[in-house]
Amino acid sequence: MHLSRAFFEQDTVTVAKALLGQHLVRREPDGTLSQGRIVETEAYCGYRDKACHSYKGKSDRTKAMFGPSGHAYIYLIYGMYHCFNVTSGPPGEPEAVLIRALEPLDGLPQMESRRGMNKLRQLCSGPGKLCIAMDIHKAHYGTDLLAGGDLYLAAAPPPAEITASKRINIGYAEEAVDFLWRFSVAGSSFVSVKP
DNA sequence: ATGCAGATCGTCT
DNA sequence: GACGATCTGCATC
Repeated sequence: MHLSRAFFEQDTVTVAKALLGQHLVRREPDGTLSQGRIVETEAYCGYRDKACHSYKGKSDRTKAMFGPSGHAYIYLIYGMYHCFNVTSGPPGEPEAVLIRALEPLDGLPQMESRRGMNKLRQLCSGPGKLCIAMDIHKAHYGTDLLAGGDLYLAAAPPPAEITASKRINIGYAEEAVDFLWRFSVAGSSFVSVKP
């Protein structure tokens, strides 16, 4: 079961909440699957959000957010880590949801190997960590996450309760630092930072 | 448990 | 030329 394009064309805050509980799946060249349950997200809302990379307009780096929803927006942060986002919002709105943490479900040996450790709760507890664990990188830039390729999203039951909090490390974003646009599965021990 | 320095480079001014 | 939507290891309490 996969998610519909209309799902991602909803308001980005709605999508950020609705992605909690859904599964992110990585199919390796040899057919092996790594999979995790999304437990933490952040909404980045384009022209109304000073923390959003697209706030100042389109560029080579941010062009994915200006394209159709339900595709991968990936960027390099601090010169060494990647962050994975899902483009979202109505057509024409350059918005996205940052996937911040996963609860590992399948492919544990591969995740542990790529992360160089075997502590379950820390394998995917951060945007940079989950990209390493799932082997997500620039080659996935712009990938259609509904196409059933080597990186896709699969429908799963939503969590019983959602917690909202302030987004992490956007201190430069003036009034936007206070927006409650970070969402997590209530009580999950797999989040990056306790809300 | 909390805090801080260092790593490292593409993107934008 | 400056700066991150980060992570890790080491220091200190």
